[in-house]
Amino acid sequence: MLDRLSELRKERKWSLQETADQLGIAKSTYAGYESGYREPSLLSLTQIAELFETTVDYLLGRTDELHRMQKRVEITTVIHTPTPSLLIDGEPVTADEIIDFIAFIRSKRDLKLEKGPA
Amino acid sequence: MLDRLSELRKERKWSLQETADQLGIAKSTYAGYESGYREPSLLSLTQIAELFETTVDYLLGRTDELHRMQKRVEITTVIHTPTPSLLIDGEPVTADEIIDFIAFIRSKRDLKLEKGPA
DNA sequence: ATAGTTTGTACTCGATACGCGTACTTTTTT
DNA sequence: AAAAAAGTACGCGTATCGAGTACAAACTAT
Repeated sequence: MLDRLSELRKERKWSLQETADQLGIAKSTYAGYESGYREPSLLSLTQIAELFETTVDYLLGRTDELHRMQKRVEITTVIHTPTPSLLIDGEPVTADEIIDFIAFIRSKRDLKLEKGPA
Repeated sequence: MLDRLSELRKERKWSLQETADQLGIAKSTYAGYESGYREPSLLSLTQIAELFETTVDYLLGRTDELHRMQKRVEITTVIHTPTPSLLIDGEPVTADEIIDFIAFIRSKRDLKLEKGPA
């Protein structure tokens, strides 16, 4: 039911202990969630989604959308999503294109600063 | 925790019994969820979201978005969202910047096409 | 190499609370 | 007014949650 937990944790290079500590629960408890041996309470589940900055629906495998687009999201976190979430003319924006974009925006913003605000 | 259940059910003019029947659980069980007396299992929770055609995150009050978010979103739809959803270096990406970005990517893609694939 | 630490896995145990049936009150229908 | 349905409340058996502990495997460091 929560098969994606392990993947999310490993992406962040966290140990079971570290993760459990951040959630304020016992290591064995969190390990139980990852292994499918136990299910968290709805409160815990919510906190887990919070910790991994994703949705409960993603944790439950109900969507492939990693991020909540309603929330503000730093663009770098979108770069390596498994399923591309941004399209231009129907074509997914690639990681490289996003990186280019960031550089592009940064240089533009720098120019603005040089000219001085207002 | 599941305060929206009652509202969703009443919108549909379903009784507790009808709803429970559709979920294959006892009336008292489902009533327990609505009153906050009990929490459903993750499986039940998923089935409830399914029944009401919404997301688990909505049921949990984690989002105000009633419907499932689209898997992929055309970037133009992000331009004029009331709350800017993309950040670079913590600063919201403005509509103008996104427009620039689209032009930027289009020209890059055109170049690639001219050179021909492979 | 080996002792010490950390990580992941497996198990027990007490306490929580899940899910059902049922009984009761309130509301609606005939 | 009687009957049916809807909503609410409670007791009970049992599943399972969560912590604690124990142990093997992997990693660090002396």
